[in-house]
Amino acid sequence: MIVEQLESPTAVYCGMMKYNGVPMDKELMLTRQQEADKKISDIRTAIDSITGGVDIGANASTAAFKKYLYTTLRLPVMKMTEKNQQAANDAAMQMLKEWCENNKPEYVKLFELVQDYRKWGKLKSTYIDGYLSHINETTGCIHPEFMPLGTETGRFAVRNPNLQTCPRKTNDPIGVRNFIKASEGNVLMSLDFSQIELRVGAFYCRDKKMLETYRNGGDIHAQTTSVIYNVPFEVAVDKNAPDYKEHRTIAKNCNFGVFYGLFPKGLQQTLKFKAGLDTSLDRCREIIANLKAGYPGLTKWQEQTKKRAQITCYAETWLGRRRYLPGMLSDDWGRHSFAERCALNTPIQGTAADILKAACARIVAGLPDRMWLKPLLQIHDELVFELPIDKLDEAVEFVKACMEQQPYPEFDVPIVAEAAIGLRFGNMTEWEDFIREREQI
DNA sequence: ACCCGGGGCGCC
DNA sequence: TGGGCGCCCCGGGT
Repeated sequence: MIVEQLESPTAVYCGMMKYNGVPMDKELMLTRQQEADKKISDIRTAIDSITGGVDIGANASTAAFKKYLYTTLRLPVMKMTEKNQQAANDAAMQMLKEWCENNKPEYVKLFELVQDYRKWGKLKSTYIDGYLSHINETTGCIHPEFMPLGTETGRFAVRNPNLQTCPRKTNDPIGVRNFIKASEGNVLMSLDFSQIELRVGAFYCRDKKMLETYRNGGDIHAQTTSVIYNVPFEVAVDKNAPDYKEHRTIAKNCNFGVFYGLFPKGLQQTLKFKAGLDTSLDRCREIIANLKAGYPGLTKWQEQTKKRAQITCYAETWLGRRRYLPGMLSDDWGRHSFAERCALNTPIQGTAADILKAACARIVAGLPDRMWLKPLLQIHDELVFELPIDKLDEAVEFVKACMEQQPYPEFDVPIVAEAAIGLRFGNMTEWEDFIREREQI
């Protein structure tokens, strides 16, 4: 198969999603809107009582607020933005908070409030007000625009609104995903590729340990734990082992970053601000070194891939989707390094996207016989549908088969798609649990 | 009434 | 100094 053969059926699939629309619970949204308004105004009052009423705008990103921090309060600038301005993002707030704990404890509360203020502001402006403004009055649905060739790598892009960035439970006190509610008599069904990018990575780099792990239906995060901490696999999967949780968190973060040229400093930052783990730079260096040594195939593939891109000046997915990388010719270290990371990332992210497009093509082919199955969303490694409750078993079987089919003859890593069912997108149950519950009734 | 870049942040 | 997006706000411009 060549990549061009995927595009036409995928475009059809996009049209279906836009036409069907995502059913929204407008009443719930209006309730949450009021709650958010109150929350935001409370936080703002608390902030004003500390700052004396500095203009912080809708998300504490005004010039006046920065001036207040760095000029009025004379706080140290701990972080710069990409364009070399004084940063005031969440990481900066956290560092300022820690600094104030030792130096100006009366301002610690301010940074906690600002972090909260931003979260609620984002929820309201993007996910409540934003989504509300996109509800079609006739259908009661949101009809986002899906662009099958909207990215450099072959992934979809989505806009008006971008429903691919719907907040997850862990980062959402109000349940935005619950705004999406199946219409009367229907359910939502979501099928999710399990670790598709890592599997594609294993396919590319041919690393023995990685391939073996997936072929045995194994736990790649445990395998990585075993590799970076140099402990037997049995210890890595032992939930009672010391530091099990911390080791697994670090292993996960390594797995997500490692194929794309993760640097020790990047790993350190990710662990600090995303996982709340303080890890020294040396420790991160050591972890990455262990990872490279433990997955020798991975390291070799990275070197070969960079070398090839240096000659061809493009990166390519397995089915031949190409991304040109003029940065490979640049003398500028930053530009060249960026092009190298693209050369590592594109085959993996792009091939994973191609695999999902191949699944979309098979689904499109089967839809005329299943007019009750309505595609609603694509979220990179996940497909969401709406369907009548009594068609559930048939639907899971059909879509799962479409997704798990071998994408092209050379692909020799198992592909797993996991199903989840629910009346609301924020409250989905894994298919196995759903069956168990149903049998008990 | 727009446009635009920068910063910031949501998701995979 | 992992990659891929789009949306919101701000501040400056036409």
